[in-house]
Amino acid sequence: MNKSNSSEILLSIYKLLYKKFGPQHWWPGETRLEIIVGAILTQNTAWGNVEKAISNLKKEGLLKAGALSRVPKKTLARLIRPSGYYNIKAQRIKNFLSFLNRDYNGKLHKMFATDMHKLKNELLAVKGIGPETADSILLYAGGKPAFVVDAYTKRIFSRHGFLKEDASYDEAQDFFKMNLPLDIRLFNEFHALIVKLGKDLCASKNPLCDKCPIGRINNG
DNA sequence: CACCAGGCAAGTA
DNA sequence: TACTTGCATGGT
Repeated sequence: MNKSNSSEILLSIYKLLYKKFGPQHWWPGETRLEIIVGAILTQNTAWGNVEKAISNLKKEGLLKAGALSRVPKKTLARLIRPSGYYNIKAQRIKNFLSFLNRDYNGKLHKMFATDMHKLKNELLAVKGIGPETADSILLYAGGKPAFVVDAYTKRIFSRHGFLKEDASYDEAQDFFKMNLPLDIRLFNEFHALIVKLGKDLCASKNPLCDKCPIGRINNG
């Protein structure tokens, strides 16, 4: 499939999802730090569980870089318990704050002033931040044009023949980058709509859902 | 009861 | 490089 065809189809899919589901208002968080913490907490975890953890942190006044840097890891782990993997995630949040404090004097606005690709490599060097979490931070906390790929994205777009089943993160991301305009709003909404579609209709054991709106476009 | 959820790192060969 | 395993709660 050539680029212009893929580009037209991708945009058609986006428009259809937007018409069907409407704006998703991502990221569901009020501050950049809350978005970053949420991005770590939601790793392989249902968002509802993350909300409970975030709520606990808010109650304790811990969604500030200074407070979060000082709270004992053990206390942090107890508060984020509902989100699962709480020991490892507490360490990951601590790792991010150590990086922020060490390289940017604890200032998110300084961190996000860095070139996007340079910053992505820096984030990937933080233990516990992988490609999806890094891109989520860049796009949803930083407003940078990073297209986020997640398990739903690979599942849905490989089932419809756009990606190999075993496509790597970068291969999947390249497909979207090559076939979409570099538009932050579009990247934001498209990823959110893919997750919405995945939650509503594309359970992992639902190989080809006859209700999938993408099927109508891709198969005529 | 089994399976899944907006991943990632570390170990093995 | 390509697999495998541990991490863990809460909903369906």
